Amino acid sequence: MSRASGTPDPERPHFEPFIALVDKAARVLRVDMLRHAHRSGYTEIGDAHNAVFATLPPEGARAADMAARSGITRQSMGEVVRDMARLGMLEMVPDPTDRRAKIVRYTDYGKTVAQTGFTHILDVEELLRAEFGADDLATTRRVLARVRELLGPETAGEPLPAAVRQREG
Amino acid sequence: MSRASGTPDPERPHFEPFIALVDKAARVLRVDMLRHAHRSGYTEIGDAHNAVFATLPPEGARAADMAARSGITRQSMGEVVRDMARLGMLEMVPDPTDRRAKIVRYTDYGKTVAQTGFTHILDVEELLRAEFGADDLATTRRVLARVRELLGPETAGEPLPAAVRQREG
DNA sequence: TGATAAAGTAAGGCTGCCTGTCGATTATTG
DNA sequence: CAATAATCGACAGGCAGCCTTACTTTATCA
Repeated sequence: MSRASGTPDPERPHFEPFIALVDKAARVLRVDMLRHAHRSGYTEIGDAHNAVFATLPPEGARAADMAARSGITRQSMGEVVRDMARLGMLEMVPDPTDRRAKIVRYTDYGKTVAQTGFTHILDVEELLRAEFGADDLATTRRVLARVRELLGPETAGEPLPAAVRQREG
Repeated sequence: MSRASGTPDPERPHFEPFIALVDKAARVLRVDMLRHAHRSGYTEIGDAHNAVFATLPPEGARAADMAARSGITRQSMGEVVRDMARLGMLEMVPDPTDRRAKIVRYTDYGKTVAQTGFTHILDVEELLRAEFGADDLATTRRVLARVRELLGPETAGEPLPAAVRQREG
C-alpha cells in the first residue's frame, strides 16, 4: 500500500491505468469482431446487433427476454430486432401461447452470420491460448469476471441507468 | 487445440467469450468511474470527458495533440474541450509561439476534478491488488496489453475508422 | 512568394441507447 | 367474473458521442 490517495502521479511517463487497458482491449476486440463480419461479407452488421447474437438461442426467444439478458431496454432490443429482420437475418413469428408476444428466430441467413461470428470468437480464443497459455488466460478471465462482481453489483443485469451521467449524483 | 473452427458450441450453458468478459469489465469500470465523479459532486462529467483527463498533462497541451493521443478527431476533441471550458474545468489561452493554436489547461476547479478521478483510479488499482495479488494483476495487464497489440495494429493511435460499421467491407 | 500543411471551428449526420406512451393481450385478485 | 395490474411489442422523440465535409487563419517550405 504505497499511497492510494496521496500524490496520484499518473503523469509519470508510462503509467497506464487498469481501466484504460481494459477499455482499449475491449475496443480492439469489438473492432476486430466487426471487421471480421464485414470482411466476411456481412457489411451491415453494427455494434448494436451483438446484443442479439449474444442472447438469441437457436430455438428462438422473445425480444423482452433478450433485452433483459443483454441489459438494454425492450424498446432498444425491439429496434435492433426489427432492423435485423429487415436485413433478413431474423424472423418474428407470433407466439402461439401468448398472443401479445412474438418469437424471434434466426433465418437460415441469420444462422450463417451468427455462425461466422461464433467461429471467429473461438478462433480468437484459440489465438490467445496459443499466445499466453491456458493458465494466464484463465487468470485473466478470472480477474475480469471478479472485477465485474466487485464493482458492478448494481449494473449486473439491469438495463444500466444510462442517466448515470446526468442524474444519480 | 480442441476445435477452433468446428462446432462452435457457444450455446453450452456457461461459456462466456473472452470478448464478452472484457467488454463487461470495461463497462463496469467506466460506470464506476462516472459514478464516483458524480457522487463526488461533479455531476456534469460524461464519458466523453475522459478523453481529456487521459491526455491533458498538468502543463497543458494543444487540442490537436490530445485528439491524436486519445484516438478521436480534432473536431470531437474541440467540442469536448469547449464543453469543459464552459463548465469551468478548462481554459484555453492563445499559444504565444503559434497564433493558430490555443493551449488547453486545467483551471483550479478542473485540477480538483481530475485529481478526484486519478485518486479513484489508484484506489481501484489498490483494491484489485489486494483482491488478486500483484502477480495475477500483472498477468492480466500483460495479457490485455498484448491483446491490443495482437488484434489492433490498425487502431493503435489513429482516430479509429468509426465507419468500421458501414464501409470497410 | 506561392503552394501546402496544420490548428481550430462550424454545420450536419449517424449510431446506439434512453424515456414516455400507447394499444393489445394476459394475469391477478377482490 | 369483472376490474385492475402487469406484460409485450411498437411509435415518437431525445440525447451523447463521435464522424465527415468544408471553411478561416496562420505557419512552413520549396
